[in-house]
Amino acid sequence: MNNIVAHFDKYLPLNEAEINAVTSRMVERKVKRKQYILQEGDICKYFTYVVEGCFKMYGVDNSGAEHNLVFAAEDDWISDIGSLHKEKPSKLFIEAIEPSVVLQLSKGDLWYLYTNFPKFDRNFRVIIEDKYIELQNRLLQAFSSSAHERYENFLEQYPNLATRLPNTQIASYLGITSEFLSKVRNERTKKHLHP
Amino acid sequence: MNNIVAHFDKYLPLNEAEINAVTSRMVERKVKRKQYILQEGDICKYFTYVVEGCFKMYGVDNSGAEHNLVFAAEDDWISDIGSLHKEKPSKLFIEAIEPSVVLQLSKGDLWYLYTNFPKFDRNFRVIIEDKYIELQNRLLQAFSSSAHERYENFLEQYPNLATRLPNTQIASYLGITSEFLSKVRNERTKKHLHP
DNA sequence: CGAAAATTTGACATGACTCAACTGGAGTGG
DNA sequence: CCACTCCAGTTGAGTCATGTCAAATTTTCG
Repeated sequence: MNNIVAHFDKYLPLNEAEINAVTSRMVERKVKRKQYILQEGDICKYFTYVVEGCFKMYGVDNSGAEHNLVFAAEDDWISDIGSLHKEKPSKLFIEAIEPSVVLQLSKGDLWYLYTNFPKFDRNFRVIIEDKYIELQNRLLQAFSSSAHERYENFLEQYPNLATRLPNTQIASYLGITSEFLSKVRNERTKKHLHP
Repeated sequence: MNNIVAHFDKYLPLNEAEINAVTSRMVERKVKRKQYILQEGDICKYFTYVVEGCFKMYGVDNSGAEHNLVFAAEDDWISDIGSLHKEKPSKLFIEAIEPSVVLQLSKGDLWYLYTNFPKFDRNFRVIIEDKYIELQNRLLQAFSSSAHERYENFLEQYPNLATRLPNTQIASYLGITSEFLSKVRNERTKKHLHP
C-alpha cells in the first residue's frame, strides 16, 4: 500500500485520515497473464491501480480484430469509466499482458471517498485531466500522422513499453496491423543503417 | 449568467456563495465567425463556456490540413487543457464557426474556485470524465470503423451539429477529406432510395 | 521440450487521398 | 437587381498507404 500513498503524493498529498480511508478500502489482487479484469458485456465495478505488471484495454470490431485503447503499467490507473459511472455493460476488455498485482477500489468505496474527502475529487480530477490530454494527442496523431511517424513517436514517448510489449500489441495501439508494423520497422532499420 | 448556473445544476448544484464566486469571475465576450480564441503558439489562458454559437478546436499538420478534435456548441466547455495547465504553447486553434457568445474563466480564477470551493473540483471532474468517455469512443471508432460507419454514427449522435455545420468541418472531425465525405454521402443516399 | 504466439515476407486488394475541373448557391458592390 | 466573386460541394481519374491472406521462421513460456 506504500505505492498508492506515494502515488497521491504527486498530487495533493494525503493526511492520516485520508490514507486510512483509501488504504482500508483498496483490495489487493494478483492477476495472471491473459486474465481479464473486465470483459465485454460486464459492468465495470472497479477503478484499478496497477502496482506491478501491465494491462491493456481494448475493443473488438465486427471482424474480430482487437483495438488497444490504453496500456497501464506500474503506478497507473485503468478502468472503463463510462461503464463504471453509468453502470452500463462495457464494450471493452481489460486484460493483463504480464503477471500483475493491482489495488482495486469499488465504485461504492470511490463514492465514499469523494463525498467524505474532497481531496479525492481534486486528485482524480487532475489524474483524468492528464489522461484526457494524452488521449487528445493520440487522436490528433491518428488523424494527422502516418504509421511511421506514430511509431517513432511511440518509441520516444514510451521507451519503456516499447521494449517490454510484443509488437502485435503496439501495432494495435497505433491503429495498424501487426504485419504492416513489421514492414514499418524493417524500413526504419534500413534507414538507420544508411544515413 | 443564468446559463452557467443552470449548467452546474446538472451536477452538484451551487449555493449562493458559489454562484457569486463563479459568476463574478466569468467574463462575457462576443466572438465573430472565423475569429480565434486560441492560436497555435499561444498559451491557452481560459476555460471557455459557450453560451451561444459554435466552436471547433483543431490542429494543422505538416501539409497544412486541419484536423478537428472537438466541436463545442451551446452549454459546452472548450479549452486546450494541456496548454492551460502546463502553461505551454498550444499546438491547436480554437475558432468560432458561428457568431458566438462565451463566458471565460481565467486559469487564476479557476484555481481560486478549486481551492476555495471543492464543489468545483467535483463538478469539473465529472465534466472532464464525460469528455474523456466521448474521446475514448471516438478513438475506438477511428480504429475500428470505416468512414461510412463513422459518418452514420455522427448523424445519429449529433443530429444537431450535422445539420448546422458545413460538411467540410464534419469530414475533418471524422478524419477524412471533404471530397471523400461527399462520395460517402452520395452512396448513402443511393442506398436509402433503393432499400 | 513442445505448443502456441509473434514476427517476417510477398503477392495482391482496396479504402481513402490528391488534384483538377466543374457546379451552384450566398454575399456583395455597383 | 444584376454581375461578380467566393466558397462549399461534387465528380472522375489516377495514386498511395495500409490491409488481407497465406506461408515460412523464430521466439516465448508453460
